[in-house]
Amino acid sequence: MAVCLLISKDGRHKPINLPHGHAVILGRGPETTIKDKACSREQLEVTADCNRKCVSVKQLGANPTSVDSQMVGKGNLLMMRAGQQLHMVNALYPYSVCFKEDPSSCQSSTEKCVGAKRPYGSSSLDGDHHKEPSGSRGPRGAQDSTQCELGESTSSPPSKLKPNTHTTDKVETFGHWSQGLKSSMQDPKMQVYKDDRVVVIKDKYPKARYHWLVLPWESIPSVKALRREHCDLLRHMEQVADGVVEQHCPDHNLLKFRLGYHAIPSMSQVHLHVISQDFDSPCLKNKKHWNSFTTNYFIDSKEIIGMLEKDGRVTVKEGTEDLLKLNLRCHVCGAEISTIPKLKEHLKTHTHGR
DNA sequence: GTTCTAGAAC
DNA sequence: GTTCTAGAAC
Repeated sequence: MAVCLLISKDGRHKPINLPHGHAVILGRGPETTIKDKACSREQLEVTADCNRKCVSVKQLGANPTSVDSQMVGKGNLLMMRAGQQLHMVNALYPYSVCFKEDPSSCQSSTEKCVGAKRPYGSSSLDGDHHKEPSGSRGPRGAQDSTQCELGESTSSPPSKLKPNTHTTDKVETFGHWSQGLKSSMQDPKMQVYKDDRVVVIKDKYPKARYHWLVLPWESIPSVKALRREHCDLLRHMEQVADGVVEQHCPDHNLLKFRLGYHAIPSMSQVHLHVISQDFDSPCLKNKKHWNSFTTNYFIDSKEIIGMLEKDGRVTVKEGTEDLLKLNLRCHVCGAEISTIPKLKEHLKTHTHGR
């Protein structure tokens, strides 16, 4: 199986591996080193087909992405081949793609990714959940049906790119921590349930006794990308969540659960939190953790679906980020509590030793 | 997202 | 002195 690399033609960063059949979201951020506000954090979704030697390019951001001189258009998709030039936004930040059997040969090809203006940094793969999956997709695949038909779901592991030891620059790549869920959801060891539309995994750092994540196979970066047509999928995610609670939580009649989304998630790929309301977990450590589940930063699934039915999109109120800085307040009785350790002691008074 | 740690708060 | 938080680094 060939591998596909996305090469920054102005040498902003080292080539980004595009695993066969995996939708990869790119935009402003450490991965591309692009800081230009005209470029969305989620500007593009690219999916490589290493069999057909093509890459689908979907524009997610508002400002124009182009392939050669052809504009993609927001929500639209264009196919790109080796030799063509992609501009991330506003005819800036040129990229090309390269398919090679031997990944190392890509860097010495005519793509001029050697001798770049800016030296490539080393990638940071600092935890196992940060690594990208090496193989299977979900049953229906991680790309939507409008993209080019992809062949087998088996793909080669991401190629190892030679780290440049002559630089101390830190350029984060596809293994960036924010992509960790995409890798976890593909890992059979993490999967609690899966069907043709969704997968359920345990949260790696649960903030309560029971804490699962329900993720769609379809690539949806965050709640911002949700539209009216996703309502049915979201209702299915709720149903699956209810089933997992019933099946995997022996105390489901005693414990209260909430199903919802973070208004501003840190991790890419939309995920429904299914969390018991005991918040009894050593992984719950700070104010941000607490407030992200107990203030309006946490939006109930029903509310999200309601917004989509009414407005066709999810709007996050201004100042939502500030909710994370609010004083600690018990979600059961409303008491304000000064520190996390005291809050944890207080919570025991509500669980009555259970 | 987590980890680490300086320094604020006690 | 210890505990705890907040922000940088990853």
